[in-house]
Amino acid sequence: MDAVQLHSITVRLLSIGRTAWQGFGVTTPQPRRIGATDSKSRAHLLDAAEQLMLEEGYAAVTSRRVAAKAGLKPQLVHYYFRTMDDLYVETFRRRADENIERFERAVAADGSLRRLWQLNADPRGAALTIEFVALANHRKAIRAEIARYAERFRAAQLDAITVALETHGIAELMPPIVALLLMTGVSQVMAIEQALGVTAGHDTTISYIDDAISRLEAT
Amino acid sequence: MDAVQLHSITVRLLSIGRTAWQGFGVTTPQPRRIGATDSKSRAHLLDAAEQLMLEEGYAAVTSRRVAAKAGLKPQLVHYYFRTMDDLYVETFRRRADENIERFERAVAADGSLRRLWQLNADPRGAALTIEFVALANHRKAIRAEIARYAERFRAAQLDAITVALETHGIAELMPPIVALLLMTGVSQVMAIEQALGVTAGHDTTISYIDDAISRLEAT
DNA sequence: GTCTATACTTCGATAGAC
DNA sequence: GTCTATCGAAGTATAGAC
Repeated sequence: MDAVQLHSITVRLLSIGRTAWQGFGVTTPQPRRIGATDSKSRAHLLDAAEQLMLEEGYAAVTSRRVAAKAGLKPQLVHYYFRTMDDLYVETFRRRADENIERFERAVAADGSLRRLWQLNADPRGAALTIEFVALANHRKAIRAEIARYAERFRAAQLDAITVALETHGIAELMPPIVALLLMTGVSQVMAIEQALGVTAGHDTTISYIDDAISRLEAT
Repeated sequence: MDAVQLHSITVRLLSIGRTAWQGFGVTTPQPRRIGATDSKSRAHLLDAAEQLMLEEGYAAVTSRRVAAKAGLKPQLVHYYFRTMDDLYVETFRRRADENIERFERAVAADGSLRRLWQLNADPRGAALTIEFVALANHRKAIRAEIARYAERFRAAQLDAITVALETHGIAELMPPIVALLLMTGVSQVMAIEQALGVTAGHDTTISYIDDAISRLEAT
């Protein structure tokens, strides 16, 4: 049994019907008209969705609330996005693309190990990540999108850390992928705990890693 | 502005009213009767809630769906749990208590570093954790409960890893809390990625950590 | 102590007016 | 190309019958 959010059951049934119908060779491709991608209202809806997701979690990202935050009518959400899943995916994709570009620009300017750690340790966006991962747990359209992004980002990070470790001649002491997973993991766990208000040991850990990087960079 | 899920607004307003009313010295404590804690139906509802949370995420844990899964009427959810938040908290607490007990039993039987890593690396329950953390992002009753649990569990883990590291005389090489956060982090990140279907580098990382533990234990 | 009848709110989505 | 009127289903929660 597929994991399906209640609200979407109707939609999915209708989608199945539509697919079958299209299968009969009818040319009309769109069962419903969708607004232009460069519309200003559309952009406002995406902004509102992201803000709402961040402030109140994915369950608060409903057509009505998104529209209210954007100062628009609820029906407009369905004009610009066929389903709520489409809205979620677009919201994620926009931010994801920007993240990867920012990361690559930052690394191009300074690819040091310390800089990579700083970029990784930034807890901004951790809440957003959690919401999307939770959403991905039961919406396969989101999961596919996040997986694609995770792989792209991971590849970019791996390239950067490989160069950084080879610079200090320690790439064979610890494989770059291991260093990356350790770094990512510890950042993530601290970000989550910080959101919960549990921060015991965080300072000690950050100091330890800073010192370790200093020693490596002195090599 | 507090982060409040839409569905709860009515409840919260009513709660405020009730508090004020009780403030006038009326003795009747319960505004509504609540079912017995040892009821069989109540246990079934908790089971259904946990299963639903795991399979389809917290947004699927609604009174109607929980009841349907338990083979009961939706109104019974509100008979045994005053609000949905109460149901979430109880669902979490039951599992959390069990987790801590299991951890302490396991460590009592074998407190080796390898065993601690194994216990930590177990990805079972990672999905459940993510859902609850996401839920905690915007429901303060849940956040408080999870934070309390996180601190308890962290303390138990810290005790165990401190003993393990001191056994090998390496507690001053790397502070136990640092080792713990690194271990927890890398496990968590791999669990999340596994759920997404992104597993590049996981085997390498696991081998690396296994080898490192072997070297330490040979000391 | 256990459960049902019912109220009221919000949901996603479509059809069709401008 | 843009937006509104409206539908049917699902959401939380209470009051009161057994």
